[in-house]
Amino acid sequence: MGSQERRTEQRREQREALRERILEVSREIVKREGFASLSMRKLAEAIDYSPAALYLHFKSRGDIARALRVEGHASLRDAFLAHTSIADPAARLNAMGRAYVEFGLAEPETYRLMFMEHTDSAQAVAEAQRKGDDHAAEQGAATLSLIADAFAELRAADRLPAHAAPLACAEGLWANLHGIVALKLTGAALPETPATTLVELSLDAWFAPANRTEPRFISANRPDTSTR
Amino acid sequence: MGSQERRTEQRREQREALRERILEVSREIVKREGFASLSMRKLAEAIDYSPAALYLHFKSRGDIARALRVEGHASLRDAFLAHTSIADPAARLNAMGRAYVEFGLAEPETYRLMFMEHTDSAQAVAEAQRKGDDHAAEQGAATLSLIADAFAELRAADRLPAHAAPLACAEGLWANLHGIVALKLTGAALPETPATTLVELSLDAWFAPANRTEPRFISANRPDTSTR
DNA sequence: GTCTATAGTGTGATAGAC
DNA sequence: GTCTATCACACTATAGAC
Repeated sequence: MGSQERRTEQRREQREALRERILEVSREIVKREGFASLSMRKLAEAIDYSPAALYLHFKSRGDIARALRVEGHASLRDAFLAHTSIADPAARLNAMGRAYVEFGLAEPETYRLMFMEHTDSAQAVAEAQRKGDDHAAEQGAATLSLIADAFAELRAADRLPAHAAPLACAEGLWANLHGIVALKLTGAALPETPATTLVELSLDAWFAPANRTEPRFISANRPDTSTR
Repeated sequence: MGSQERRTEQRREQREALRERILEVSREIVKREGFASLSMRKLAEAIDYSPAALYLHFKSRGDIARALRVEGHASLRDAFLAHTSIADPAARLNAMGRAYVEFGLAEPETYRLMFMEHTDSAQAVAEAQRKGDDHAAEQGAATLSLIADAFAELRAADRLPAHAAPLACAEGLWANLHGIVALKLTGAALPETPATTLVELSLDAWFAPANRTEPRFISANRPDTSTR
C-alpha cells in the first residue's frame, strides 16, 4: 500500500515534470519566433519526444496557447503589483501605464499571443465563459481592476467627474495604451514617433491636470483665469 | 498598323479587366472571411481561372494584399474628407476620430488587413520604403496629415502647448483610437465597455477643455478657481 | 496568356503496435 | 506512456504543354 502510493506519486511527478518541460520549451519558442511558428512537430523535436506524446498533456495546440496566456497574465500582473504602493492614484496610474507598455515592448510575442491573436469567434468566447475555463480572461479582469481601483480612488477624491465609471475609464486607458503597443508590434512604417513619446502624450491627455498647473489643451471658451 | 494598335489595345483592356475582376473578388472574400482565408486556389475558382493565371497579374498573394490595403486607405481618407469642412479644429478632430473607429468596426477585415496583420520584418519595411513601393504607407501618411493639420491649427490658436509636436499628437491620438478598434476586433471578452463609450472617454481626455467648462480630471494641486 | 499537373512543404491530429 | 506511421489536408508557386 505504502509502496503503491509512492509509485503512483512518482508517476504523477514525472507527468507534471514533462508537462512543465513542454510548457517551458513552448515559452521559449514563442518568445523567440512567435506562437504562429510553434508547431507540434517542432515542439516535439525540441523536447525529444514524438508529436503524439504532446497530446497526452495538452488537448490541442490551442490548449498550449491558453497555458502560455495564463503565464503572461501572471507576469503582467506582477509588473503592476510593483507599483501598488504609490499613494497618489493618478501617479500610480501613470506608473502602471508605463509598465504596461514596457511589458508589451519587452515581450512582443507574448504580448501578441495575449492580446492580438485571440481571434476566436464570438460564440467560442461565450462558450468558454459559460464553462468558466477562460482563465486568461479572469486573470485579465483581475489585473484590470487594479486600474479601475485607482480610478475609483480618483473619483472618491472628487478628481473625476461623477458620470465616468471607473471600470470604463480603466478599459479606456488600457485600450489607448494597447493601441500604442499594437501599432509598434505590427512593425509598420507608421507611427514614426517613439512609443515613449506616444505614451507620454496619452497619459498627459488623461492626467494632465493632476501633473501640471496648466491643462494640456486650453479651451477657447473658458475664461482665462490668469487675468483675474 | 491601325488594326494592329487596336488589337494590342484590346489586349491591354482585357488584361486590365481581369486584374480588376481578381481584385474585386478578392475584396469580397476578404470582407467576408478575412485575408487569412483568401487562398490562391479559392480565388482562382471564384473567377473561374486556374491558380497559375493569378500570377500573371499579381506577383504573389502579398501583392494582392498590398492592392487591397491601398483601396482601404483610399476609402478611409474619403471618410475623413467628409469632415474637413468643420471649422473648429478640436471639433474636427472629434468628428474624424469617431469616423475612424466607425470605419474600423464597419469593415473589420479590411481594417485588420490594413493595420493589424502587417507583420513584415523591419528590414522588409525599410526595403519597401527605399524602393518607394509602399504605397499604403504613403497614403497613410497623407491621411495622417489631415489629423496633424488640425493639431497644428490648435497650436496656432494657442490651444496646444508649444512642446507638443502636431505630428506626434496626431500619431498619439491615432494610436489611442486604434487600440479601441483593435481590442474589439480581436473578439476577446474584454473590454466589456462598448466602443462608443471608450471613444467618448478618449476624445474627452484629449479635448475636454475645448468641449466643456470644467476639465475632465480635477487636479489636487491646482488652486481651485471657483473660490475666488 | 492560359491551362493542367504537380512539386515541394507544411500542418494538426490520430490509430494501433509495443 | 511512448512510439512509428500515416491520414487528410492545405498552401504557394512553378514547369511545361498548348
